[in-house]
Amino acid sequence: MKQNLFVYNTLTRKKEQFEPLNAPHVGMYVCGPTVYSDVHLGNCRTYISFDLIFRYLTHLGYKVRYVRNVTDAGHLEGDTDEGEDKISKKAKLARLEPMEIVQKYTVGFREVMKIFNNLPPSIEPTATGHIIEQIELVKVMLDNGFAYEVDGSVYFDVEKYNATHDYGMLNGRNLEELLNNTRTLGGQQEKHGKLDFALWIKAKPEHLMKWPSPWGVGFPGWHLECSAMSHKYLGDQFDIHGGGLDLVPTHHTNEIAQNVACCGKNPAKYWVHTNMLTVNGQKMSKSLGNSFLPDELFTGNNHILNKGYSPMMVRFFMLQAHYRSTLDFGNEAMEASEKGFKRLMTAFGLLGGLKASGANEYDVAALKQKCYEAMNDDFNSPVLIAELFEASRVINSVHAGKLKLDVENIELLKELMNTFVIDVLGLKDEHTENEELPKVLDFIVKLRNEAKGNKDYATSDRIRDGLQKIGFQLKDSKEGTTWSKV
RNA sequence: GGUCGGAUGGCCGAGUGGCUAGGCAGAGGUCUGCAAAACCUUUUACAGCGGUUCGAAUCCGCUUCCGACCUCCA
Repeated sequence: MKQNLFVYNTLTRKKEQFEPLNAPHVGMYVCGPTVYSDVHLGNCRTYISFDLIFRYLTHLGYKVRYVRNVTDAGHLEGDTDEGEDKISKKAKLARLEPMEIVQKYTVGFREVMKIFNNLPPSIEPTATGHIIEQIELVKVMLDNGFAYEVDGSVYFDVEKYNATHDYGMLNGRNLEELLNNTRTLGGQQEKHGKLDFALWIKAKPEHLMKWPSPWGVGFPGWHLECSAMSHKYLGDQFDIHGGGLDLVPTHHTNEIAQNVACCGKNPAKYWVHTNMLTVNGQKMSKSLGNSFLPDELFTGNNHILNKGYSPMMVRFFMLQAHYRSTLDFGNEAMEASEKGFKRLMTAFGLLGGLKASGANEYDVAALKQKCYEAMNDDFNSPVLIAELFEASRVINSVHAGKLKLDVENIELLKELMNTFVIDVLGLKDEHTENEELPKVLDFIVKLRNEAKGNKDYATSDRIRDGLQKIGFQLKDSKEGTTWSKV
């Protein structure tokens, strides 16, 4: 399906028409999690955003290879050689093998992704599985003269690189600005320039995760794995490179420099960045202590939360904001969103029972077109959702007999809802009743209607109120009584 | 301090020059034995000040406030 898709590119700070390098194939690389602790909700937002993008591109018919790495090699805590590897530190404290830590949080991360109904990426490469590739890249950078070795460590020479390339192309800053604003940190004696960053770091004897290299035993620098793995699986140049907005100034800037230094090419055509999830206006992050874990959200077991929210509801809440806007987390907003989500899914559930009529009073095709226009405008899920609420209104009206749709339009409406609610937004109905439950409820409803028929309202209300308490709501209408889970 | 981004009605959140965003909440109505749900109608906006324009939430300038990055961070 040919669509006029526009994508905001951080490189140009503009929305650009999406034209894959090798259509119908699309290569997308997204910076994944560092698996030294539980993934928090802010991280989840980024992966839900890219899942939306992955799903939409796939829906449009592109053959997407979606690569999302798992950073399991551990990064330094500070910009110093004294910094301790995060994974090693945790391992020592817990007296576990580093890879045990990695395994635990990798498994946890994948579980959370599944709970949020994120599709698995095509490839999830690990940093430790690509040490050789990373070493190879360092060799190339040394050969090309953009890197230098000092006592078993290798650094990238930013000023030399910038003499022939634009180091600040992604964050829009020139080198002078960057040099003037870099704080003086300890442990930089080995570096030739203030902005130089490590490609390979000499390991101290107590360091747990380390590998042999041409420069001695050490471990890869913080930005190298993404260059190595994106290059290995997607080539010199691919279509989309994504990640959180906070990766722009350092991680992605350095990544571009590495790839250019190796292959002479900016690795990605479109750089896509998702904005932060905030709590009371502040970025959610581990270090600020305002982050919370998915499980706390589901159970409501957190001092910020009034109650728990279901995973699909949270996903819906996040998709109600555009991925490039900050999204502030709050109970009131969540509760409002929850009601909206139920409204949407209730309408979705009515689709199967809609009765076609000879006449047709609504142009579903036009609404469908609006849905595509929303998504084509830089994956504007909030506008798409607004259109889906319009679709819900249509469904409810037809259900109530107040609006007529012919067979063709009803089919179109079903297709529209299935496409956008299920396939593109990745939402699903969470009701998990067993097979007998509907039968039991139908039987109770039948008993109640008998009481109602006898004008025994005391009994019929008792049944209705009782079911309400258990969590089932009865709705009377001319066509009969329906029930739904609250 | 430097760079970048933001400020929309009670809450959240779209929208980049004229055309209803949407959800939740509030008000009125239809339906109903009563409810609920649904449907219809409806109130409350574009941080402040100036400028450009026939016309600005939208463009420009200034002010105030907030945030992000500059140090690992999605």
